[in-house]
Amino acid sequence: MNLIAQRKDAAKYHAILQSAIKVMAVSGYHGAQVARIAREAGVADGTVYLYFKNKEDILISVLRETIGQIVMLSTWLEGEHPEPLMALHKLIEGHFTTLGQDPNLALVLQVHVRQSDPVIREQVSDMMRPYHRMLDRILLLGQETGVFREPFDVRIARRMIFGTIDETVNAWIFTGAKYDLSAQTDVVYDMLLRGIGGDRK
Amino acid sequence: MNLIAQRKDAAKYHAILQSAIKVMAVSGYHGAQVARIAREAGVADGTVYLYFKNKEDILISVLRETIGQIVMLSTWLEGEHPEPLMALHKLIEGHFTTLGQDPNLALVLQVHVRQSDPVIREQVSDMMRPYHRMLDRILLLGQETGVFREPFDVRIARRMIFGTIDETVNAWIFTGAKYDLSAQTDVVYDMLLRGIGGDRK
Amino acid sequence: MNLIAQRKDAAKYHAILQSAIKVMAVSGYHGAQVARIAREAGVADGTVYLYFKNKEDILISVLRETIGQIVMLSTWLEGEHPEPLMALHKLIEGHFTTLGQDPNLALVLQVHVRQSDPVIREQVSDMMRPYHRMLDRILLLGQETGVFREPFDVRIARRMIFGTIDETVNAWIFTGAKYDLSAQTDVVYDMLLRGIGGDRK
Amino acid sequence: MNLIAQRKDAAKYHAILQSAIKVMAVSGYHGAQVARIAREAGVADGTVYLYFKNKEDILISVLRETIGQIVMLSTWLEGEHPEPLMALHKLIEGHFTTLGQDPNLALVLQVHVRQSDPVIREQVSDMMRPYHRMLDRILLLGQETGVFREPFDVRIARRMIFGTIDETVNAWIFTGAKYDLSAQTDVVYDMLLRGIGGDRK
DNA sequence: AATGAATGAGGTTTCATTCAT
DNA sequence: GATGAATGAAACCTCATTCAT
Repeated sequence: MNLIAQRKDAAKYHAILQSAIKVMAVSGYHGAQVARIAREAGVADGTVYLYFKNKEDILISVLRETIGQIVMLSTWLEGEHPEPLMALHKLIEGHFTTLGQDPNLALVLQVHVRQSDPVIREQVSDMMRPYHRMLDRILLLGQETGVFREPFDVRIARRMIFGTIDETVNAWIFTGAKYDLSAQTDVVYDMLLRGIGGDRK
Repeated sequence: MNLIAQRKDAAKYHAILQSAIKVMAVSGYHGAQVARIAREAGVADGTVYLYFKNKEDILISVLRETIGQIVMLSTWLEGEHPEPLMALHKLIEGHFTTLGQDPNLALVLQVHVRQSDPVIREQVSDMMRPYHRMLDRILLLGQETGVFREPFDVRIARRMIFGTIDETVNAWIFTGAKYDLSAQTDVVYDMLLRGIGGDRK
Repeated sequence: MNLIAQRKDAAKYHAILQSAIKVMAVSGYHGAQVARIAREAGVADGTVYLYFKNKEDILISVLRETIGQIVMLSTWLEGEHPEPLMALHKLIEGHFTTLGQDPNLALVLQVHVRQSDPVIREQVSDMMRPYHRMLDRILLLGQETGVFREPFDVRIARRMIFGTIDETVNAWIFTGAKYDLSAQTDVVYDMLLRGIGGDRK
Repeated sequence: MNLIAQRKDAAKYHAILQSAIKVMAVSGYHGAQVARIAREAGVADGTVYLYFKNKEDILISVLRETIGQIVMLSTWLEGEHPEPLMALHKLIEGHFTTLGQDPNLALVLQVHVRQSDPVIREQVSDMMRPYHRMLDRILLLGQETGVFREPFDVRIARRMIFGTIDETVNAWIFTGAKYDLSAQTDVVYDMLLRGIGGDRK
């Protein structure tokens, strides 16, 4: 296997992946026929199986690449801006930036990240772990350094942050992805920090 | 078809619905074979089709009944406690109480509410509308009466509230539904009101 | 079983039979659901099975009654007019008159008399036998008495007569049964007698 | 899909078609299971659907090919022998020759050409149109040139000819297809020309 | 490596028939 | 006798996957 062959492989691999994202976004995982993914990618049905073990492997790969990108970008941003408030801001921004680039990709992720299939769920869980750990790290550091308010349950906070980001992405997708998702970063960040309650004395 | 017949029907109707919830919770919508739903409900395969148009109709019915229950309970609680803070508290409580009763039901709702099948998505969207309208009503009233802080974007707040509730239910399900979900009401409510940020001067 | 009960039975029996003719005319034998026949007849599904052994028995009964009527009428007319030319004329007239009364009935007979199911085919064959024998009788007598031309193969002639009658009924049905079928008797009779060829020297 | 692929397809296409004719001849359209057609053709069930849209499409294709063959052969023979008497003779011969080659094929055609399913009926009607037009053409020309007798109703004549041919084929099939069908051409032709009536003065 | 024709297991749905009421 | 809810066998068709070329 030489460099040229490898480059060709990589191109085809990504072509199939992109095609899968497109088809799955329209039809969902179960509705996405391998034949259609292949056609869309411009390869033969059998070729798909040279790059992926089976259909599930395609979905896993899509999720892995997407989640990996979010995690990587957010991690890098956090590294660049270790201060908790800034880190949280960057985490949200990283999430929105990654998914905001491709509504189809976002749709596939949002829909299938909550797989009922235990096998996939386990894998998704593994992929998300660094993200959740990062969130916990930020929250704990923020509490220790006092930029966050008096002790709260980190798990509840984590769920609020993740749930809010998630729902924001959903709203963006299901209203047609017409605006710039990453532009939502500031208002979401602000809302998470301050909540909806009246000013405290 | 008279009332007695309908009441007799109702028993079997709910038996099939319950069975469907159980089977779908384990295997997902696509993995749930009608034959298994029928067997679990103690009826013949064909009987399912006396009560439901087709498999999709079973799912829609589950969602309709569940979402309907959440909406009804929350609406009733809001009516009993019109004051925005209390209403929000009750809305969360209603949501958690309904889904907290049956982890299987919650799983089906949480997983399949995101089904990308446009037909189902559209229907779910319609069912959720009263809920979202209620949330908006509460938020607007709270802003007007000053119990919520200076003007914020109601849509962002709504997404935060809905996303946080959603994610809290998810966490409950995916950690095995071992604790009382409705007991989370207070901490979630508190977190939504105050956010995670430090006290403002 | 008293007279009233018997009269009621007979009424229901014929109601079901009529309903079956209607439904089968529209949907064909296989497309005719027993439930629809029952509904159309104003009885419960199960009631059909009090009067008929099974679905096939309904079809057989329809065919038997119809063919029986044709055979009986034609036989009676032949008895009244034993002269071969007149007898043939009456046979055609009897056929057209019976089927001309009910296009649905005619449709069921024309379409299903050729059932590929060997069991039904056999039964229809038995029912038609008196008809074919009558035709042969008329043809032979006509040859003996010299009203028909010099000896021809009676089987060929029988097929021509029967095929022509059959096709005439078909044409009537499939063009919408808009005209009086029995009015075709004369032209068909004439055509069968004279053929299409030019006058012989 | 190139010519070679198409030619390769053609072999399997015809194998399935032949198998369908065989199975349908025995069991009728509704009784012919796709699985049995596939097994008889030596292919997998799914393969059938690579060549035909669905089961109905198989029947339509059988009818189309058969009727097409009759029409083509008869048309060609008519072209070779334009004189009306000869053309009629050739038309009958073409019909008998085509169906006389395969009793199963003949059975399927005779039984299913009368399908009550309006979709199929419509299609068959379309396929038969050239045949009926040819018959009309022959009859009109024969009347004009005086080889047929003084003006008669062409439609009645057409029905007699078609009905007689039809019934002759039926008789051949249902008596076991034991003799050479095309050998019937002369007697049928003669009977149609002369009718059964005694010599006219 | 790439192809795509072929496979065949498996699931939804229909509907003739039964039987407890 | 009449009902009609329930039954469950049976069949069409789909589509992920394979493998000879």
